[in-house]
Amino acid sequence: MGRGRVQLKRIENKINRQVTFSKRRSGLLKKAHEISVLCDADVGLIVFSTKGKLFEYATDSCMERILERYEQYSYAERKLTSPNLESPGSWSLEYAKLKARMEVLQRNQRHYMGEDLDSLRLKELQSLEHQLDTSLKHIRTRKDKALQEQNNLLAKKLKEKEKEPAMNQWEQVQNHELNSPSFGLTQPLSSMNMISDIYQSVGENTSNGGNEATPNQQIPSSNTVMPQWMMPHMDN
Amino acid sequence: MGRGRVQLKRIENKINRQVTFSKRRSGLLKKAHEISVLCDADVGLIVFSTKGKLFEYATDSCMERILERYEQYSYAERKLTSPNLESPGSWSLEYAKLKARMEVLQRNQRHYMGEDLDSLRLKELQSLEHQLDTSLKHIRTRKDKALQEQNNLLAKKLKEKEKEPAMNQWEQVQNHELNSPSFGLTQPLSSMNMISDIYQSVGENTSNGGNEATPNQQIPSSNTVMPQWMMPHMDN
DNA sequence: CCGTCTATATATAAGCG
DNA sequence: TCGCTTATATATAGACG
Repeated sequence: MGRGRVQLKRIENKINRQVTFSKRRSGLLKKAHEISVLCDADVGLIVFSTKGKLFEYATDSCMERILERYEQYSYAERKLTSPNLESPGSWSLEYAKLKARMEVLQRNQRHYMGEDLDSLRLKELQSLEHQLDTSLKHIRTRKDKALQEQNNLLAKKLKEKEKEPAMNQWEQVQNHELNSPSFGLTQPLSSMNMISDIYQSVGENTSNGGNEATPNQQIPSSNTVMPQWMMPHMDN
Repeated sequence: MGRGRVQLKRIENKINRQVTFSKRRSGLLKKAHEISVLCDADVGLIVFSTKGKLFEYATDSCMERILERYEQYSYAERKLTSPNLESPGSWSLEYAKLKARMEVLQRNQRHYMGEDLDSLRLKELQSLEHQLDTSLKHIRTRKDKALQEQNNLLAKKLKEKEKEPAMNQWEQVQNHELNSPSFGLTQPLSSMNMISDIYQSVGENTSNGGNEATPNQQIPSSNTVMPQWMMPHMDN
């Protein structure tokens, strides 16, 4: 953008690189802010210059919120760094980090339990609602499946029992042991009424455009060319 | 950029907002990638759509590394939180305990997100379902309350604005000015918020200001209209 | 939702003080 | 480094399939 075209490769001239960095950085921050406002998106942007200086932008000036939210997605799966390092100083740092993440998780958990909601903003409440709604669907589906299996199993047992009513209990057990997974755990028929619950969740919003399969978009690294998925089109 | 100028305010039309989001998002990711390559910078970009979907870009596809680095900046500031235990051996013990609790929490979190359900038994599923159902009720109640409050606030603001239509743009902004709760790292990002957006309209479209109210305010850095956060940085 | 096209608005590479 | 100007390269709003 400017007098000359530019190759997507590291700018060798140190001066130019610094100048370009400065200009593009502000452009990037500006655009981050714009999309945040225009599209009501939550944005977090972190930039380290070559020299290691930090620049950042975050919607509502609160990077913490963004990062917490981000970690929810990767369910804070970030590697629990093994502290097998000997450097004594690193222990307190590692401990502090872990503790901080712990607190984040605890807070999240309270939120998932519908507690401590006053600390959340509207957007976060909506997001939480949506998340739980989705979770609940998964859970009900899973429960449905579990119940169905058990249902079938019990029906089968009942059927066989009717065939040979003369058998005593011990014999029956022995006969069925091959088929029953984990004998002691089978639930009585009473739990079957739960099935109806599954069908109660009818009018819930499922607003996803069928594209929800990917939880996040992974960017492949590339030192020269723009990944194609990122390029709308490269004609003109 | 395009057929018409655009005001820096939330796009009300849902369709347009979504389309713009999609376009700008790829633009933003592209630029993040470009500055990363051209200027040899480390970039981490996180974007949540209104609906809560996550998009991200990270130099070398490793957000983790970026966040790690970011946190070093943060935690360097508040390392004081750690327990003041002196015995060297106790550190590893404390760390292990914390880690164990952490893992429990992580597993719970996954369950709350409707993941990893295979490890749950029927009773646990039912319990989880019940818990989430209850949570959802609380959350929806809280959300409704928040919405109501916001409505009231906006109505009040609108009313006040109608009372004093004489003020010019800057005076209004300055009147609303508060100290931004600068997040306290290298860059004291002043915040920018919805309210200021109302006044940023260049004087064309006077569409309704269906906007949210956030306490912090944009700080005019000079006689330019450029927000402070994007002003050139004076560094070494 | 995704891709295309076109007119315009913006971003920015270079050059200069 | 810093600002400012200018010529161009890009990004993208709006419309359509």
